[in-house]
Amino acid sequence: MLCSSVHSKHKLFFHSICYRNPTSVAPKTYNTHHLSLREEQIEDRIAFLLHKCPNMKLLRQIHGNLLRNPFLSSSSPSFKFSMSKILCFCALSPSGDIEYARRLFDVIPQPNVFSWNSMIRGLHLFHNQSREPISLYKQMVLSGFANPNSFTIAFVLKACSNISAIAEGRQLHCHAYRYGLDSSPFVQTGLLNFYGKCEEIASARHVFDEISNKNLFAWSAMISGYARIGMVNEALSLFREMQEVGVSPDEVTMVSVISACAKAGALDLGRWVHAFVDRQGIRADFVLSTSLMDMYAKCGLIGKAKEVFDQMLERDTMAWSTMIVGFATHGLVSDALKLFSRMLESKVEPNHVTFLGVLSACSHSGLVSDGQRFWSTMNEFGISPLMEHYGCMVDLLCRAGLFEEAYSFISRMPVQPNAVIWRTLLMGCKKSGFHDKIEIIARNLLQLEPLNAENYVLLSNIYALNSQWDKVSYMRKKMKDSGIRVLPGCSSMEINGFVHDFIVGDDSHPEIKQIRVVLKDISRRVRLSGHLPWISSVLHDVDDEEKQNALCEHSERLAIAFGLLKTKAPTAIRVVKNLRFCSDCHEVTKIISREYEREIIVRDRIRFHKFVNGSCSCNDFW
DNA sequence: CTAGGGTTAG
Repeated sequence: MLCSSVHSKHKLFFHSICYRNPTSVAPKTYNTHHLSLREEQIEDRIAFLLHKCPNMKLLRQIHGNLLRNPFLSSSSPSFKFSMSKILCFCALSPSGDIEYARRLFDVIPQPNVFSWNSMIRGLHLFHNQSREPISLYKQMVLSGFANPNSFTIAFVLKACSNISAIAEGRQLHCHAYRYGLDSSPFVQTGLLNFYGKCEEIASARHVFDEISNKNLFAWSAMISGYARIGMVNEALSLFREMQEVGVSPDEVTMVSVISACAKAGALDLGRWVHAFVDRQGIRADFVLSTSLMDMYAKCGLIGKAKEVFDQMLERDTMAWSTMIVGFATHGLVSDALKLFSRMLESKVEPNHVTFLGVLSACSHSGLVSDGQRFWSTMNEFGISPLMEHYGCMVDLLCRAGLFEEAYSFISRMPVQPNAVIWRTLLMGCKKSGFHDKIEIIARNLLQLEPLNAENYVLLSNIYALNSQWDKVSYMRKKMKDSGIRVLPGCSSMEINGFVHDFIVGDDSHPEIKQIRVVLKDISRRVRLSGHLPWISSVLHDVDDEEKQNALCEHSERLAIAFGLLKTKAPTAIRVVKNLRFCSDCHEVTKIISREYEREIIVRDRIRFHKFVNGSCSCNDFW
């Protein structure tokens, strides 16, 4: 009884599809040919057809023929086999149809694990930012007919990673134990990757430590988890450990290791890793080459990045974009723009990141009209501007001192500006002196981001510049009352394969005593050179002497002092900072480069600053 | 039917 009603449900379903897609009615030849197939021939025939020429049109025909086949009962194994094959194709093939799969799935009375899995994975493949795979999994568990297996858990975990569904992922972790699947390597990697993507590094490490036979995938996933959140030392020591236990890294592992070096600005390590890749004969594909370029660019060796780029035999959009963005952060606008023209000549489609590179290159160099020209060509490439592109344009105009234009640009934006845009505009105010729009901008900014300390610091600095002391103290009070803490400045520097972190005012570094001696020497020589500290860079409510001390303990100063202590000329001192360069430190660093005859390269949150003999590559335009 | 990787405003 049940079977025949299911069969008729199938038939109804098929007719509704035919009705919706009249072109899909099977041609006569297929009909007659297939209607005569006997049950024992069906499975081979289906497998053959799906292997030979899979497309939805053919699939609908096969499906229809199966339903009309008088020799085939819907309860027969062949019928079920064929249906699951069809479901599999619709749900998983790029030329499939997930909606068709869903309706097919809905009429299967008691889908087996295989069908649930196909459907879950299919939903993820077709809608990779949706919760649908997770809801279907819940349905599966509730239905109680089929227990999830290692495939199921792995597929759902992947869906959770993509949308950072932390609670659901944790629950899956429990389910893995409940169903005894926690020892499956696929489940383990799935969990590792899930926790890594959600930046729950302690949980990831816990899973990792529990794995008794760690394979290449487990090592790679753990390294990538550390690399993602910038825990370079951990990523690199894991990379060493993995080799010690005899697991050979492949190109995927190397990409994570390289991107960890890129994040940390760890040039020596990055170079070593590059040599390792060459030595081991690891294949440099698009992704590996791009990560190498990015690493060199982020470590300050833009020429070396270009070398890797030139050696690539073929380049995709990301490779071109990475190189263009690299030139942009180094302030090499003409190189960036030339490369962009070459990219277009090579018929590689630019994407929104490419344009971010092009626009930010223009803005770093004050090329207003070029920037505007590129901005207007974006839609010719079918790229509609994102908030980031609007941000670039506001920055372009502000840096060039065109504050009014920037303000009117914002008022013409079709979307509401975000906090970054208002803050960029505010920094434009700071540069061009007091402006009657400050109050409006401040209100918009603080409404969008009332808890970001950076905003209060910026505003109070602007008010201080204009000697509006009542407003300065109001900003400080507001911050204090809301309990908002400033994100501490942090600078890092690599010495002998270890990345040292310095946090503003932090004295936990083991060599802090020697560092302070160097800092004192710096202060003395800087003072002798006639530099007066610009004390409004310091927010704290303290007297001038303390303000000067506070400036001297900015994280970049600690790192530079450490560099002077640990390295000798002509080695360049390379520092990576998490915030923007403080103006006073920028001046002081110029003086250090002259007085100590050292090349100092600082990557701040925005771009590179290369200090040589008293001047900086940014030409103070930042 | 399974897993790990690249560019992104200020």
